[in-house]
Amino acid sequence: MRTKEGNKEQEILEAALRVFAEYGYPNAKVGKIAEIAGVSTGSIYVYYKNKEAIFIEIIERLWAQLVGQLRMIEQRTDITAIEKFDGLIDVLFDAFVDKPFLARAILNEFQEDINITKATYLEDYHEFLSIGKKVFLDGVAEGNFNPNFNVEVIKLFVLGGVRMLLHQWANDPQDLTINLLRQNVKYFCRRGILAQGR
Amino acid sequence: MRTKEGNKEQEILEAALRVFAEYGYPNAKVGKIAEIAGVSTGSIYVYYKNKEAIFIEIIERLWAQLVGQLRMIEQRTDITAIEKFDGLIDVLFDAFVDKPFLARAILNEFQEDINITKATYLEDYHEFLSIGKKVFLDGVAEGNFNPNFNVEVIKLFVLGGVRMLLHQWANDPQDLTINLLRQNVKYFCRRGILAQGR
Amino acid sequence: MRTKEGNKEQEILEAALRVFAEYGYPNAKVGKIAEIAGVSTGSIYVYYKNKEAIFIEIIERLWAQLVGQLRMIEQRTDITAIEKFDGLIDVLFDAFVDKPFLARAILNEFQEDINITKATYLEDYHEFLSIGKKVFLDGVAEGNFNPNFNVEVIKLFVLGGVRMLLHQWANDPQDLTINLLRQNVKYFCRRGILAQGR
Amino acid sequence: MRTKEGNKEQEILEAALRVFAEYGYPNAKVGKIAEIAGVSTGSIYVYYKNKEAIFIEIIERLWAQLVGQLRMIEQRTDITAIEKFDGLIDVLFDAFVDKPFLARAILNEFQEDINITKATYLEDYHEFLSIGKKVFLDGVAEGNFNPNFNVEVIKLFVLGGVRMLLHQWANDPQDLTINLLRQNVKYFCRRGILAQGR
DNA sequence: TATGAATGAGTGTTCATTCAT
DNA sequence: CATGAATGAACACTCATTCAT
Repeated sequence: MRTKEGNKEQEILEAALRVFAEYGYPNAKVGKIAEIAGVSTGSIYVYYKNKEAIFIEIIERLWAQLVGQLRMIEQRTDITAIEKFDGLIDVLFDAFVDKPFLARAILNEFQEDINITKATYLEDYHEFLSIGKKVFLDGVAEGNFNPNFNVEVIKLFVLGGVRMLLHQWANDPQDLTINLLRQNVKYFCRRGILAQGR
Repeated sequence: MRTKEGNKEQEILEAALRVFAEYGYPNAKVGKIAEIAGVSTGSIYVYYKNKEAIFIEIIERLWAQLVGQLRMIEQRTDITAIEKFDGLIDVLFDAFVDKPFLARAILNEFQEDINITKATYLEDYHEFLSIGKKVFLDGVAEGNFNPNFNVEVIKLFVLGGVRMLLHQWANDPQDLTINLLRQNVKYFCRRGILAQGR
Repeated sequence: MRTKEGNKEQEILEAALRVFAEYGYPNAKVGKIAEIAGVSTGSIYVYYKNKEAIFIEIIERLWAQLVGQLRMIEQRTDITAIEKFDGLIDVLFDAFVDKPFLARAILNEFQEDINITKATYLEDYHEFLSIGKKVFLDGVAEGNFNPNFNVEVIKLFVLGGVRMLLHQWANDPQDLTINLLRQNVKYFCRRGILAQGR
Repeated sequence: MRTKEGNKEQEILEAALRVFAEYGYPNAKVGKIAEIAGVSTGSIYVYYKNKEAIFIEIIERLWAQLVGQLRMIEQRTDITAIEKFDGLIDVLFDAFVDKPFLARAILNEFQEDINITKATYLEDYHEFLSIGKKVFLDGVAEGNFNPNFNVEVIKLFVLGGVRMLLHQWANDPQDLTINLLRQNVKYFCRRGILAQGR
């Protein structure tokens, strides 16, 4: 038989990522994904139920990876919550440094085209947010973080801010380096906008 | 401002807003917009070149309105940059308080379906950002804002954070009140995440 | 506006009948129906929900017509059940005399492709059978028909026989004239296969 | 008879029969047949040229069997044509008594999906009809059958009637027993619908 | 202006068949 | 012989847009 070469599934995924990123989910043609993956149209459906399943797989893998990384940071005992928070920011940025395609795809995650009810991919997303929340609360317990914030609000705000920056950067990476973004975000989150002493 | 402000044109716009918000741009049917506007399908094309033009018109009007409001705040001489910054946050939130539809539509603004090259709607969007930047720089000049930030980064970060919160709130407004969001954002931007005195 | 010319619906139906008859339901291409109807593919869907709906419409109309004709015959008081039975046979044959296409289409009525649960078209079909049954029972009451038959069996047998003949004739009408078929069927049903006196 | 009567070939045939019967020819998936036969998809094509060939093989075998049975009856010299005719009816019914699947498959024999020009399976079918015709003509010669019929018509009529009954019974075998059908058909064919003495 | 019937290009998905192993 | 992964042609249906009235 023609043996499953074992990397077609992965190649389809990578091709899909590029196509989703370039055209957006609704305009991403399955045939285009197949072409880029170097595979026939029909083969796509050997590995994935349908277009949506590919998209969901991509998102799931991303969040699973991010959750894994963040969890390692959160469990360390040798650093403060402040440093863990920095780590969280780094995890987000690192995920996209050399994958602007992924950044663009993920930014459209909530597109209405995906039947969100089917998506289990939110699990890891929520887990990520949950760990982030824990880091913050630890910081409050340590006395390092301001206890007056609503954690839900802050975590969404920070996530949204990072997303926006990555989006912009993915579209036009020229003048803003990832590290500049990263540093500014970390510092802003720590000290706010005010001048020291104010 | 458009030359003709007839009833139908406005009703089409409002209907479109609802349909875009409910189904997302790609799944919004022109026929559905016509139905809700109480107009025939063909009439849509009397007033707008195509579906995309309607979308762009909506976005343009939104940003035009926001720019107008922000400009008024920025030109005041009786308040500090800190207060102007708070005003900027308020402008963003106020625009969506009773229009979650609009929030959802605008949040998908960057969907790939829109041929961004055609879109002139970015003008007011960039103008908005530009004024925001000016507020920040004034704050720096006043000595109130930390001069070490890259303004481009901060403005995108804040805008992205606000968007994310509004998105979440639009989808599920139950437990997070707009004012809670607003207060947390303002305070976070001012003081950062750290406890006072740290 | 481009006015609905009022006969497109009918033309689609007639085209569909020909295409169904020629290729069978599963191989009947919607595009082909449109082509023959002198209409665009999309127009098909202006008038009918989908391919199946067209098929069902055809069947429904046929049986509705047959039921109407049979009902008139059945209600007459000036003829015996024997003559009514002859009329039933005639109704069946007449329906197809100049429409061999229809005969072929109807003969595939029970194809598995049609979701029979959705089909209300069976109503008139069953009504037809029901009236046929009544004619038979009247004949029994009159003393003209043999009371020992199971009516259900006979009605299906006769219908199936007529179908088969029409099918054959539709495929190859050359040597068997409709009237020959008709006479033989009537006579066979009346007297059976046996020689008189046996 | 085929040269190779291996296990797999037979199992494929039986599986195909079930799948054709359950889903109808067009919706019968080759993969499903393979699955039920306990064979790989590819193996199907080792034994049969394609899907159609399997179908044709099934039909051919059926008619071959029926012809064999009918021929034996026809050649007997100890019974009259009337009894041979009864035997013909029995042969048809017996073929399906415990194989409603086969009944349903055969009933769709004429589906347009099968390229009839290719089908040699009509040979035995026509042979069957031919023998039936001979039985009838013998009956006429004996003086037992009514000579005024067109044999072609009668044979098709009877065959069609039996088919219809079997079809109905295959779909819903509950209330009509095979033997009831059989008796009614035989009696109807002999005596017709009229009361005795009329 | 206003209409809405008509259009037809465009695409996700299926599945019979092939063929490298 | 047997496999089953790979193929790609085929098709129903959608819907933004047009245009005759």
